[in-house]
Amino acid sequence: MPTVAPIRDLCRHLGQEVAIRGWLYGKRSGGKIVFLLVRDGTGLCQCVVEAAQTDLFATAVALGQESSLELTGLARPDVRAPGGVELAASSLRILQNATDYPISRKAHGTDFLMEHRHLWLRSPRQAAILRVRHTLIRAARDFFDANGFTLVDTPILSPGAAEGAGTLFPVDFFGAPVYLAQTGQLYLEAAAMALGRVYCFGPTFRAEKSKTRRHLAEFWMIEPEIAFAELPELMDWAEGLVCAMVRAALTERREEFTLLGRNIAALEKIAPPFPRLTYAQAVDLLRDPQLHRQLEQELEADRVRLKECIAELAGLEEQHTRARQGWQQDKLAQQVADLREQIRDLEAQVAQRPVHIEHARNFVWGEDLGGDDETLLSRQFERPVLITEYPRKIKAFYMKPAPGNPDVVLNLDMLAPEGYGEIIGGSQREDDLDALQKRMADEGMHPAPYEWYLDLRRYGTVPHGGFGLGLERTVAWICGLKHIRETIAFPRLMGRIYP
RNA sequence: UCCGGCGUAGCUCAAUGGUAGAGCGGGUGACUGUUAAUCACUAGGUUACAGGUUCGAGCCCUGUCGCCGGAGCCA
Repeated sequence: MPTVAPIRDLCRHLGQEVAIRGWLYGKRSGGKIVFLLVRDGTGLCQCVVEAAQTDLFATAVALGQESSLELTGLARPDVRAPGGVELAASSLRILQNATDYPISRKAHGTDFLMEHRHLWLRSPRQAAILRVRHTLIRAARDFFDANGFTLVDTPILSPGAAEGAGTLFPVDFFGAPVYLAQTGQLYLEAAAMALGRVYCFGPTFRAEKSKTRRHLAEFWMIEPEIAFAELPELMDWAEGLVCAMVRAALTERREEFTLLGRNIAALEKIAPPFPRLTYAQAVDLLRDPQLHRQLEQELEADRVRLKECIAELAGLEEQHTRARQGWQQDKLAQQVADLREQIRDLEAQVAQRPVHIEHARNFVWGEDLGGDDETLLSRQFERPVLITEYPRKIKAFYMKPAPGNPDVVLNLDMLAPEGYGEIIGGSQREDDLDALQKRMADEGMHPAPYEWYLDLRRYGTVPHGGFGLGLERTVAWICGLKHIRETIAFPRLMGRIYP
């Protein structure tokens, strides 16, 4: 019985008889030869069967895409094989001959792929994203582990809202109305008073009716909470965490980035120190005429690019109608579709940009930074940018006002570069009992459900704070994805719960 | 919730208001080293649904449903 080898390790078995177990990814055949492309989750292997192997050949030719099988043969180097190693098959055990697999190795629309998400995961691109995600999670856990953090799991069912209740999913809890948690933060604060440095990592739920490429109804958040930490230290932790995650992905997931077409050079620039701005500085930047001039130039550049794209599209469409061979036609059709999407995006940008510029020009202190403002700001830097000290009025009750300027709070947001938006939000917490009670009263909050939270300020209160990192947005940014739905195996989006 | 776009074969898309088409995938056959193989033949349709305008509607109008991404909100 030959040993079963993962395809990734086949190069260590050259000249040996080995078995591989997997699924038929693709098949090509000549008259007297058939190539089976087998995937097993570790890699892709070309297996060769020749017509002289009568029975084996007949079986191999009849296999459908995604058939499950165990193939035994001689591992040998061959420059013509993808990966440089192929298997000269000697025996084949079919677990199931699958027929009519719905996802072909051709272009598909997003709706169709989302409807078949359970199968879409098998495609190389989706599997690569899941591997990057895995590495990022592991890197984050290693980072906390190496820095003396304790993992504390916080409850998913929560009695009320830390922020607006309109954004929470209601659940019936033995007849009582409770909600799916949108953060573990308040509980983490309690844990931090017990353990010093803690973090939680789990699913979190937002009932916001957001249908955009940046939003999920259910997403995973990594939240550290640190006793005795004040705002500058929190920024260091946020910066350190993100750098550790990027670094791990760069060392372990080169192949995946190549497959995804990710610009690795942009990722290699992610190193400390990240630019740090206060909200007030960000507002000044938004209102800076120099920024507006730069944006106008970018707008011009986009207009030029748009024209180029439209010209290119005309050429491609011409080629498409003239294409003789089927696969060329298909490929060109795909290119045309991609280009059209690019043109749509560009047109939207060109149309929106003057509005953004006007909005930025007229930005008034006290407004929240909108998605467009964030995009403008993050585009100014090649690294993630930290923005701190937002107006108190637009932020949550638990955030501590800045000493000497009670109009702003000691919060931090991190914006990812390349227009990916906010990946981290956090703050130093209000640790003074009286101040917290007053703020809660101002917000019209009932203190009773929060007595336990107030206790943390009654018994040995210390300065502390933390933040939440949105895993999926981070994965999207690091993988260079257009849409957050590809960053999680089974995305929960507004209006979609299947599969 | 609001704004915009889309809905044609299993998939990706064509089709001035005038006979619903192509490529891929499926099926059959040919081909001994393919790289999304290629070539020939072939089956495949209530044009999302319901009304309306018209001699005639996939196309125009109204409504419904579904999907997409943007705003608000947020990670």
